[in-house]
Amino acid sequence: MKGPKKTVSSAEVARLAGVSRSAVSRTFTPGAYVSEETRRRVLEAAEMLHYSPNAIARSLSKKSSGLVGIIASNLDNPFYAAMLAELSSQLQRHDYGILLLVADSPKLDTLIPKLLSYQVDGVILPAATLSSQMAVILQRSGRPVVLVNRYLRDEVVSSVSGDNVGGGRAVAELLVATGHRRIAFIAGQDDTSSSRDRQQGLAEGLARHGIAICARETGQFNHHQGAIAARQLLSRYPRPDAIFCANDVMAMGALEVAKVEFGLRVPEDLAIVGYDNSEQAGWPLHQLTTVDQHLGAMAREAVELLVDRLRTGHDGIEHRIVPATLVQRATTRRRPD
Amino acid sequence: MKGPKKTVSSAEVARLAGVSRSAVSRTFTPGAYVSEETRRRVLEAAEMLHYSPNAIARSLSKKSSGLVGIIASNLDNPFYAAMLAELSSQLQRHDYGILLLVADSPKLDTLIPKLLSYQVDGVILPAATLSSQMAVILQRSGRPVVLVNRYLRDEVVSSVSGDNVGGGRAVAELLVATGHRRIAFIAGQDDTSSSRDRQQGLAEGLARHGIAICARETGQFNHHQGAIAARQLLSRYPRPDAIFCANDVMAMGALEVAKVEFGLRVPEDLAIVGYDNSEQAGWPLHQLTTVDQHLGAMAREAVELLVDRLRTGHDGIEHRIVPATLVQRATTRRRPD
DNA sequence: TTAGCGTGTGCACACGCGTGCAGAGACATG
DNA sequence: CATGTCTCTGCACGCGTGTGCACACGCTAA
Repeated sequence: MKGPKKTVSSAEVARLAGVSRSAVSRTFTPGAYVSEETRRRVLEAAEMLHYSPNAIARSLSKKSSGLVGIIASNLDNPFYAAMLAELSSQLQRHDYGILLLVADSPKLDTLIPKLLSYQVDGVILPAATLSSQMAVILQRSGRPVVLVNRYLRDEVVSSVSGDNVGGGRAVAELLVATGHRRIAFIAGQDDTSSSRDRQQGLAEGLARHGIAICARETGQFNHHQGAIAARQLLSRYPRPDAIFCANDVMAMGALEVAKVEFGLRVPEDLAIVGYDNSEQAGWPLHQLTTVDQHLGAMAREAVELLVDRLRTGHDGIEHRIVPATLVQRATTRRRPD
Repeated sequence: MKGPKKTVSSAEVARLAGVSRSAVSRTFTPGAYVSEETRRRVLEAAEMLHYSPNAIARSLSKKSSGLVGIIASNLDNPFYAAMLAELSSQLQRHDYGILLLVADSPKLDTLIPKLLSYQVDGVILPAATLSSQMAVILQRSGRPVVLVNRYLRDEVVSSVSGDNVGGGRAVAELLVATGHRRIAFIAGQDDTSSSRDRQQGLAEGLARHGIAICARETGQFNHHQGAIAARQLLSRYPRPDAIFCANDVMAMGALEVAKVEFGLRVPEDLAIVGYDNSEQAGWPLHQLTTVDQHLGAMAREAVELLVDRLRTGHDGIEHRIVPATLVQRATTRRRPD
């Protein structure tokens, strides 16, 4: 019970079982040539010694670690926390291990090489903003990379995203159909494709009815900045009669500001729409109308995309888009039939 | 640009630099004997070939992977999502890599051995409920383990937790001081030490004033079940005039039920207190009175505890307790002076 | 009997790296 | 010059595994 237990190797198992080390190795390698008798003796010896194969050594030998790197960020946003959980679960289902990097620190650029040094077989980046230098390094490593909920202008790396343009368009349709004309937008960060695309979708949808976005602020995808943006928007004259926020967290901030500070009735005086359909959005106190990105599907597609490339070894950039669904709740007026 | 780039090894760098492989190794090993001249040539050659040391091979050779396993769960709870982020950040600061396991799947028991097979140097478990069988396996592996926000009856593994008893007691004092007498409790899961201790603290604090907990329900630490529990409690007669919930998520569920379904004024008709001081608790719409566990401090202590054992190799069970702080907001009455 | 075949098995090398050890120089000291 | 010290370098082995290859063995067919 004291000291770091001496690690038991396949050699010792082999000795105890009276076979060669190869036999042990083959016993633990699915689909290898071992007689039933040998396998039995090996397993017995292994159990006795509490042997379990050393994945590090295996990785070295097979030149494949069975590890996938995930570069997570924005974990304070429930959407990305859930995304991480979902990605992990999917990867575990495919028997991959996960090397995690949390990228809120600005040291990201020194951390990615470290990730690669562990010979991860592939990398998934949900929502990370990737410096072009790191993109080059990842590219050069020759390992498949999948971006989730982001993409890069130069189509150099695969991605899975929600249909942000379509989602924005659906919001536009809903707002127009329920009688709104002065529609404002609260963006996330300007350099993210998701925020840009949602805005574009909104603009397109409105344009179809000859309407333009009446005002726009930036909320950095977080609650506090979202509230500030809403405060700005609601102080204008004429006041917007609807606000579309690039995510739920900001929408809840806007909702609070509208109710608490401006005493507005929602949706009578002001409609508010979010994006993500996070769990909180459905809570009775919010009842936020929002857009469901089908996070589970996105995670599944991302992992599938990656695993496919890992198994077949084929490389090829691919961009998948997961449809989005409008979820009507209590922060928008009822649609007339 | 095609195919998995051939991995470049230290031998090739050595050849290009005209030195031995040892020199290359030493150049990348802090505190090793290399002349300035050799180091320069090696670094130059390395840069030219885009060489970076293979951490897997290093791990095998050094018999230490530089990896720490984190077994996460309940990522849908903002508190644990933040905890994961904080733990990661702390570990990264200490230059450890993170092998992540998300344990919401019931397959946890098959996953832990896999984690160990990657030769993690240590393991951190926030909030995981550990089967006794896995506890044995972890124990046998001889690797340091730290439980966060949980502990085991048999003091066989180190832990860091918040002062749940103290927190519960503080809540009791507040509620009594603000005139409440019929105080109910919504528990998390019965088999978690954190929920039990918070309840115990509450009971102790109330007992000091000759009061007992008037009712109790279980909310599984999640929003939905929390709301159901609140519904039960508020349907009783006489109705409780205060509810203490074992975490914020359940408290928000209770808050909703109280306001929306029962039309109660908070805090006039009913006081509600949560636990965790999650970000959402502070949002204007909730303004939830709660207990701050000082998550950052907990993460720091946990990592420090682990890293200390990793560096010094000394083993020894230790239990640390991080003080909790009551955060008064709008869901409880103002304290009289 | 001999040749041929199919099934298991063990040998030996490879994977990429760290490091103890011995030894080569350079230099100072006696 | 002889000896010692100090700084660096390369050799060679070990870390624990996977696997190509040769080969042993038992059996069948000619």
